[in-house]
Amino acid sequence: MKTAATKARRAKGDRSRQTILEVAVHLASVEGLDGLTIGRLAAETGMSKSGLFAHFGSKEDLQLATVDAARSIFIEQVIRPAFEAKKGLPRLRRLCEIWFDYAQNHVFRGGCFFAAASAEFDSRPGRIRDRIADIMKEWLEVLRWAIVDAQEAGQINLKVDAIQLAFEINALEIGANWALQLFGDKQAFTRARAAVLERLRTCATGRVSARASLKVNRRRQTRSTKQPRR
Amino acid sequence: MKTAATKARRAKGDRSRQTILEVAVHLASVEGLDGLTIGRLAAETGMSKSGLFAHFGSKEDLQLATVDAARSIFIEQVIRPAFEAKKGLPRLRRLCEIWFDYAQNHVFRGGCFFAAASAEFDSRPGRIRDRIADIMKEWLEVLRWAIVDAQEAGQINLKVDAIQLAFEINALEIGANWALQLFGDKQAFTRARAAVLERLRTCATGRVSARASLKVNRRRQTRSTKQPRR
DNA sequence: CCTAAAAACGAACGTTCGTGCTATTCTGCC
DNA sequence: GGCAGAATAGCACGAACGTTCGTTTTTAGG
Repeated sequence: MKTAATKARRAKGDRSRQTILEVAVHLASVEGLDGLTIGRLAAETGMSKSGLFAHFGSKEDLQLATVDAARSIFIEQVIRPAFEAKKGLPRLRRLCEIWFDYAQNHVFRGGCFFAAASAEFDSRPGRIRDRIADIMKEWLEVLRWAIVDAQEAGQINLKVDAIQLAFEINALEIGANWALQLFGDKQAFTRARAAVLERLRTCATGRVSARASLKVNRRRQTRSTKQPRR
Repeated sequence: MKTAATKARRAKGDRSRQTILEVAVHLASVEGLDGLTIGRLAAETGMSKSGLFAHFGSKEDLQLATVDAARSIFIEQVIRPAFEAKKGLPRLRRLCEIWFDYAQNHVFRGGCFFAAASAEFDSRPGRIRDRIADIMKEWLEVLRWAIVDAQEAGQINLKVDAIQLAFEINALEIGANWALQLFGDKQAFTRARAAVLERLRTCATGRVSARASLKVNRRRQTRSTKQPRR
């Protein structure tokens, strides 16, 4: 009946919800998913607490929706552009490059959303923690598949343990994000990029040139709001 | 006058303070430094809120004291035993080994205290964040000096950038802690240990045997309270 | 043993949090 | 253009937070 119409003309509520979540995601990346307070979020969006609250029904559901919204942004900003590259080593390299761009250019104001969220919830069992863990597993799987593809294409040595390599790449990424957030150390990204490149060299079958995919992500900055550098 | 006496016979207040901080450190490693609530801490120690509060004067001071207490434990459990090893490569290796033991055996209930704390406060300027950042810099410096010593002893190639290597080691450690806390993935530690070992092999001048310092830290478990495995 | 100081307590304050109601305003379809 | 239903606002609640204050208990030196 009205399902088609409802889907076509997006109700106002859906638009509000989306607006709220956009703000929520950035707020949460700075203050944490718990520091993300309904009152604060209402003030930031110009809504009333109760009006905003009605969209979600509970704080936990708001947090869950925020995590999912962050996931969508991550997919849009990192996964999708990286998947434009050819399967195998090129895609793996671009996944890394774009991830570093993503973390360094503050796609989320407080650095990598999921690095922050997983640290916050890693000792608190529940739906939120599970969702975050699932998303991180997705990411590790994306890395792993890129590696396996590269192996099948003969670009990476078959002896390499894909899970091991994915773990190491992810650790360097998280380490870089950690150093940037805690110290404001931008060099950490240079170091992490170099470490990943070097690591790929040790297990690649052919040459791995240094600057192969750097020019790629020169589309617009992802956020319009200029960040005045902390 | 009474200074000597006061110093010798430790007043009861100091003992209480220490007891409180011991509990606080473990609570904070699980719930976060903000989740560390005065009421909860009072309940856990069997004190009254106000009685406990008087020891610190403000929540921020309690948090700072907790961070310092965690630092002392870290020094006692990681730095000091590692410094029993010979300067240079042996000490560097033992620093890594013992760190992995420290994180894996839950010296703090919620995994590495400082990994959790730095993620929590990295976007919140203030005294606490500064203190945590200083402590992490201390740790990176300890690693760096161990590397430099190893270079001066001719055990590590002089071309190696000590800061870079320290960064990579730290990233792998944090990555392992992250995977253990979020997924309960114990294998992550095997992977991180292997990665560190392999990384050391690439820059060492001589052989780097696999099991050199594993038998070392077979002193008692550091916490008496058995952790039922999450 | 006595006593001054130190330590711990109990109750309360002012805020802020998440959440539940009820009323009001707005939207989009006939 | 009116009307059902969705969206939002207003208000109040109970709980938990950090903090204060006056009182009571405990401690340790003379």
